[in-house]
Amino acid sequence: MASADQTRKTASWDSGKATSGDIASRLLDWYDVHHRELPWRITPREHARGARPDPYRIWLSEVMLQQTTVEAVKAYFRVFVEKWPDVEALAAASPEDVMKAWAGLGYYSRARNLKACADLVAQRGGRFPDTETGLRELPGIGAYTSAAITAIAFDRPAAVVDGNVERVISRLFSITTPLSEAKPEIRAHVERMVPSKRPGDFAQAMMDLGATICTPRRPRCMLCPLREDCSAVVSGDPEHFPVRLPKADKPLRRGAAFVAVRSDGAILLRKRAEKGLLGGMTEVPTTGWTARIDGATTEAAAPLPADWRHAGRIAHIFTHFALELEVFHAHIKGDAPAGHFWSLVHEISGEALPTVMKKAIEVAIPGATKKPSPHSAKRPHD
DNA sequence: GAATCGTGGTG
DNA sequence: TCACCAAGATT
Repeated sequence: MASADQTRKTASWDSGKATSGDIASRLLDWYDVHHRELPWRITPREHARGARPDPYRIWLSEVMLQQTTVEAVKAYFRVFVEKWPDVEALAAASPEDVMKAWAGLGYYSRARNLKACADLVAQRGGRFPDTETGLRELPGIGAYTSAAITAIAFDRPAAVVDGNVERVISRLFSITTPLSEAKPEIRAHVERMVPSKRPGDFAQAMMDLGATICTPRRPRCMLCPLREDCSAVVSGDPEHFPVRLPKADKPLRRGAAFVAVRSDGAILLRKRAEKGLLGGMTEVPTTGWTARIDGATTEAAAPLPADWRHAGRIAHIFTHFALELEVFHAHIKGDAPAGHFWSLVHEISGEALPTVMKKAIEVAIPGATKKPSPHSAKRPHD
């Protein structure tokens, strides 16, 4: 590699400013070797041989990946494509089954919008639009996702700007303007860099670089294909970018949750309102969650009379507040109250229970929300 | 434009 | 441990 030719290239970078095309070219060369292999992707080699990604899988993965880590998404993605291999299958599913499959992944409005989007696309013949403006009109698809699908699924030029790209660009140009305010400037840089050839691989390469090299903390600049172009590397402080405004601290809210158990082990559940926090998901009965410390955290606020016993306390962090729930436990006889239903022991793990609700149930009944393992009978300690 | 909306990984 | 924050969209 240390050839005379390589030396000349280096000299040309030093003698003049690298063009956007240089940067894109370097990034694509790096991507050909160092790209991540992900369940929804085809490799650059497959792409070069004429293979094309499935827009359904790209759309599904992009919605799941909104504000969510790749590692968290992988298992959910595999379950979804197994259950619903194409957009028609997802459109044919019930909203309840979709929410159950999404449970635990968070930001549940995404699942409701996912289902609404699948219904629309299926109605229109099962094909996703191949332009940003067309995609942008669909529920759950905003500026980022419409650009990502356009570039990745259809290999059409689009400025794909996510958190990774914001970080990479803000370091490349040492942008000191705080994020949010700097977004138009960042977008302008990306629009200039998008190549007419392989725009989809360019978008994925930017994100792979941000995820594996240009990481939020301790970036691996020594391995970066753009280190010669990077202003923050020169100044020695890449970790200081992007600049963010301080975020408001989270208030603490408190409340109580009630785990009512029938003689056969069934648990009393109810469905939350369609909109708002944990919208459309299933829960155990709870009090309101308030900032005050008052009677709402005691069994006096129980939804039905019973011999409630204090089982413990859980803490859970949401995006904009912290929650402490006192958990009460009782054995109940009779029918489910209006708006409630009993979930049988073998059904509980499959309910649309958010993580905070599983935590509450686990305090009262350890193991109740765990999926039965095929090995559990033989190896009870697993 | 600011608030709202989950969860798990990570350094 | 705990603060940070991730392939954002919606209202």
